[in-house]
Amino acid sequence: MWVTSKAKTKFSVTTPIYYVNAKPHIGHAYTTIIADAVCRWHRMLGDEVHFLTGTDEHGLKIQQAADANGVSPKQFVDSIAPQFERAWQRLDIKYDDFIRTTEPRHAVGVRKLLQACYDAGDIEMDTYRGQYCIGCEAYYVDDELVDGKCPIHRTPTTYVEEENYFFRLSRFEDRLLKWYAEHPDCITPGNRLNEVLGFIKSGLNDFSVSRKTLTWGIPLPWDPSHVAYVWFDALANYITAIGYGTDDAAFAANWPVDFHFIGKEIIRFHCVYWPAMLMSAGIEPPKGWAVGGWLIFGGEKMSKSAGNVIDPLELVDEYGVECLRYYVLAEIGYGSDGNFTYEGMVGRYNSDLANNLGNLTARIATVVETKCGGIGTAPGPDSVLASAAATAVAETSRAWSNVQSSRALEATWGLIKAANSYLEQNEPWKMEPGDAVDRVMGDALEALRIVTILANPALPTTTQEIWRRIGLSGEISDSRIETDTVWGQYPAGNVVEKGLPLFPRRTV
RNA sequence: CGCGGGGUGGAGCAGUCCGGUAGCUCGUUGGGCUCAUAACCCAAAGGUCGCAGGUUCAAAUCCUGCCCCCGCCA
Repeated sequence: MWVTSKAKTKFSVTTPIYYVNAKPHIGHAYTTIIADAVCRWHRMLGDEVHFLTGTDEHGLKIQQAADANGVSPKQFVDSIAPQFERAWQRLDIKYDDFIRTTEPRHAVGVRKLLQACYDAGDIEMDTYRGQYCIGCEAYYVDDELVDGKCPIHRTPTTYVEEENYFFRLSRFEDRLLKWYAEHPDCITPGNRLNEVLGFIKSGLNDFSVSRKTLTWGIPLPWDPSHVAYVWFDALANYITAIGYGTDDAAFAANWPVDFHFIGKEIIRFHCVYWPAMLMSAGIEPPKGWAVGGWLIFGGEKMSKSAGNVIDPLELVDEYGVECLRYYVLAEIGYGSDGNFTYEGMVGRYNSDLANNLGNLTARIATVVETKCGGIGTAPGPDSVLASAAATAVAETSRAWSNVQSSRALEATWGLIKAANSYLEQNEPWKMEPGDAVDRVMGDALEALRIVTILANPALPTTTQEIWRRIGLSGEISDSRIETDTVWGQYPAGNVVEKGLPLFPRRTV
């Protein structure tokens, strides 16, 4: 079922780096939670995991926001960036590195990347003439304007004639198509590949990589009068964080990443611009991208302008971190848009966490207490639950490896349901203490042990608590899927503790 | 004819690539249990798989046309 090898498999993922012009919102949280859960799963596979996230801190909007607040850009970003780190701590995000684009290591790597592309002849000076929207930080051709105004902000644009450096993306069409033809499975879910190929085939335009009017950024190595514009600054974080430009050995050891986790709105930049930039610099493209959908709220994408932004930390305060983690992981098929509703979240919580996982834990503990003297008993070797467990392990594994969190949790919950059903059929609470009841409860405890391992990536804290209550020691996250989910390992003789309800039922 | 995604029982989804008795969760109804967080278990009702054609022994699944929704700016 698993490929076993002596050497540790490396597994590395990234999230987008988040722009620090506002505090973390639930969209950021969603992407970061699923990346975290996938990483936790891979750690339990025994992989050597590297999970990178961070913040994007340059650009005009930051400079403007700093000005508006009467502070320097650096002071401004220093006040916002820590909010992201704190948010991820509260959401139990276990990242290995957090990069800020204002760090020296980043600037070094960005300049190296720019220089490499420049030396390759793929960055050239050109003159841009056209309409510019300050809000978008983007140029528009006349066709794109609506009534002469920015199609997004509906504000007047400014005519600009500016010398910029351009990346010759147009030269990479064939190379990109060839690369994608050789890597047909690199985008998850697979149907997103069509979108990327369609975009490439429609013809690629060169894009501007510098700004002369901006000072809050990284100066170009060959022309310090320009600073790097967003793509060569932000996207580069994925390599500068792991040593590009500062630690060649570390970079060689950790690149390419397995997955860039991204939202569907930035697929073009990540799947077209980014691999072309890397190719130009002589760097291998990433192994894959995991493209997520959006959390929709009341039928609309959450956005600041729509005024429907949900603060993930407020949800954590109100409902608990595991309620939020479980909800987004279980409810949304990765790649699709998901509708966020409070009713849906509380419904998931009550049915899956309170009624199933929490209640199963409670009823097992009670029966062990009354029928087994509060001491855990050993499972039988041929329980019907053993095959249910094997199925759950196999299906959960397959789903996590495909970044299908909702399917993974559904498969794991299948074992919980099997355990509940098993208890009904055997009615250990009606039995006299003895071998028969010991066997039934041993089976139930063993099923619960395996469930906690499988559910750990989604529910790191509660699964650890269940682990402890059923008398197991150590960190559950140190378990290994391959060996520790094999049926029959729950040891007899440990004290089983009932404790308070793990997930008290809630109303909206 | 710009590109792409989607339309499956009351709700949310899987299945569509590689055609073969329509599956899951929630909800509803009936029964059981009373160990458990009024939780749990069993069973039932409920779908002409957007519409219309076509291919086939057989189509949610392949082909053609049409309708509707959504995205292609972080």
